[in-house]
Amino acid sequence: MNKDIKPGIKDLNALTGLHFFGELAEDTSMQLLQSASIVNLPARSMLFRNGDTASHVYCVLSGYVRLYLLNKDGREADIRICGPGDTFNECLIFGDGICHYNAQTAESATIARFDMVRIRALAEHDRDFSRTIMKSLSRNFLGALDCIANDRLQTAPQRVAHYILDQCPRESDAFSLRLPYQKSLLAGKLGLAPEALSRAFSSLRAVGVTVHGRIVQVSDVNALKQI
Amino acid sequence: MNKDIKPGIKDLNALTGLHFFGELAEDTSMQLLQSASIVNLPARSMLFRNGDTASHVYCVLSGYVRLYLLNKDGREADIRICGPGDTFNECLIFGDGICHYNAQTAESATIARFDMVRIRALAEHDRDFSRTIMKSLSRNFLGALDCIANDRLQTAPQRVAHYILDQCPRESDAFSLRLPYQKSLLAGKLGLAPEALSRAFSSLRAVGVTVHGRIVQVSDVNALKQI
DNA sequence: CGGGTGCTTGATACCGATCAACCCACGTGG
DNA sequence: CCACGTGGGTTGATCGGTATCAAGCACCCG
Repeated sequence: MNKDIKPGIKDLNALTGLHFFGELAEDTSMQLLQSASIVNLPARSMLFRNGDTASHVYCVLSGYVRLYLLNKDGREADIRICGPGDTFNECLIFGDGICHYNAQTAESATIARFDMVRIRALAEHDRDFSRTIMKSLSRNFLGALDCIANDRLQTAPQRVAHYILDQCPRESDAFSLRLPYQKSLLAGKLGLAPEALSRAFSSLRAVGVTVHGRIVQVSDVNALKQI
Repeated sequence: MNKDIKPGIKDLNALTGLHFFGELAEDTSMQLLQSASIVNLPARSMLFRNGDTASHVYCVLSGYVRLYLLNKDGREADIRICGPGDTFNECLIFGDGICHYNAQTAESATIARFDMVRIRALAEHDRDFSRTIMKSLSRNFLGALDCIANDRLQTAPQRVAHYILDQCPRESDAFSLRLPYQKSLLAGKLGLAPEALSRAFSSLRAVGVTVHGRIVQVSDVNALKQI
């Protein structure tokens, strides 16, 4: 556990396919790779905590990472779930360098870490790389705004419907999907208690959504859109 | 109304004091200025709507701008309130170029608009400027994450207490402040109905918060922190 | 079989949205 | 000077949605 190794061939392929590597010049890619290490983490390991000095930018290669905050009573709220291909902590490259949230693996995960100091230097000097960072920040920012609006405008069944429809292949009116992680994690992502998610699913049965374990079947996409 | 003019001396001072101008080289500043125009807008004017092609990056010089979204029933949710010195739409410089929210002045406002096409070119080529953009994006992103966590973890009185304490001068245990805008706008910013804000204020009377119009007096900062 | 975990279901409580009435400050016009 | 309207804010009553607590269920694995 906590194997901290230089990338192997398999990881290299995963890494260079990331958005984070965008369209970079050969030597930039190499510098980026040299600042990277790959870690395999068991479920529920902490990557860092609120208040820590930010030492790395992270990319998820497999598994999921929960970014969350606590209130003084110790209740947790997930602010983002990062899956394969997602990047986090880019917002600290040019921020105050302090982590403003906690990060924990949801299940066992493989994660690429990029040394913050080197990343900063690279971002300062490489135009392509800083464009990549800006794109990533922009996407994440818009995602966060969307999340706020969803929280404020939508009920639990609507949030779930929205989530399901996001995964819907274009132009189909019936499909099925497999949830990529536990329902309790999905509940957190949607800002719900697990019980509320469960109830939301069962209320969606009325519009043709059936759930068996992680498999969700949708029989009428249009009906779902009306929720 | 809708005076669309090149910046005058007074505006120049306001502009170059902005974060957005960060620490830029002389000629970069000049290029930025040349892409700018200043508009004076009456209250409740739309700057753009969800789905529009993003034509500008904006800086608020005076007044306030509401960024908000609608659900299908027409209910509105504010996702951000921008005041003097705040910038918005930087997230569209390297995004898909489509506005993902509506923008409306809350009261009469003076706003600097920067032509998106020119900004893009500048961001591509100027390191200092792209660093400024990254800082701004990072700050806004962290603000959005904070907003999500607050929505999910805090009750109405807690949110209001949090807002008040944000304005508290360091190391004081009693102070007063003037709300910068209408309470209904503050309610929207905090994700509350106006009635809920009103009730939150009155519930905070118990910990020494008194409100007269826009003036809020806090007699015991520590008590407020316990909420 | 026993025990754990993740999920569902039920009962209840609480919070905040909503609707309606009212208040107050202000401005307008007779 | 007063009648009136208007807009922002407060207050009260009610409703709905979700959290919370508790119990039960399904499945997996030793």
